[in-house]
Amino acid sequence: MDKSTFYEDVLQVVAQIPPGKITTYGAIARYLGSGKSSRMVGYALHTCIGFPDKIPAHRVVNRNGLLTGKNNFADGEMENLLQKEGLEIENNQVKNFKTHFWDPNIDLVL
DNA sequence: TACTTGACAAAAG
DNA sequence: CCTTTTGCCAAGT
Repeated sequence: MDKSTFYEDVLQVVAQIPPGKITTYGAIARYLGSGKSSRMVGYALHTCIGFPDKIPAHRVVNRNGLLTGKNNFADGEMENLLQKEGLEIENNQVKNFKTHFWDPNIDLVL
């Protein structure tokens, strides 16, 4: 689709995140060619809330592996989903975050 | 219609 | 090592 804006692309990428994996806002932003638009990534997900069936935003965390947006999800849903996918969460942070990290730049080809 | 806020990141001090 | 500043753009007030 032409006219795809940054946040539209973000949703597309997030929707392609494989289960059991997580990525960061910066990785997505970089994949789209704007490493400084990381804020828009989170904002895109914020607007995308309401249809999580297409946008597994729980698989997107900040650079520290911290569940920054967990407050925006249902209470404890984010951690629950991540744990369900085989990830380990502690103190609102993904353990072995680097191990389960998925970079769109690697799996996808721009 | 204009200003402020916001799921972040990376660089500089 | 930790704190502060800048970039980005859309949506809410």
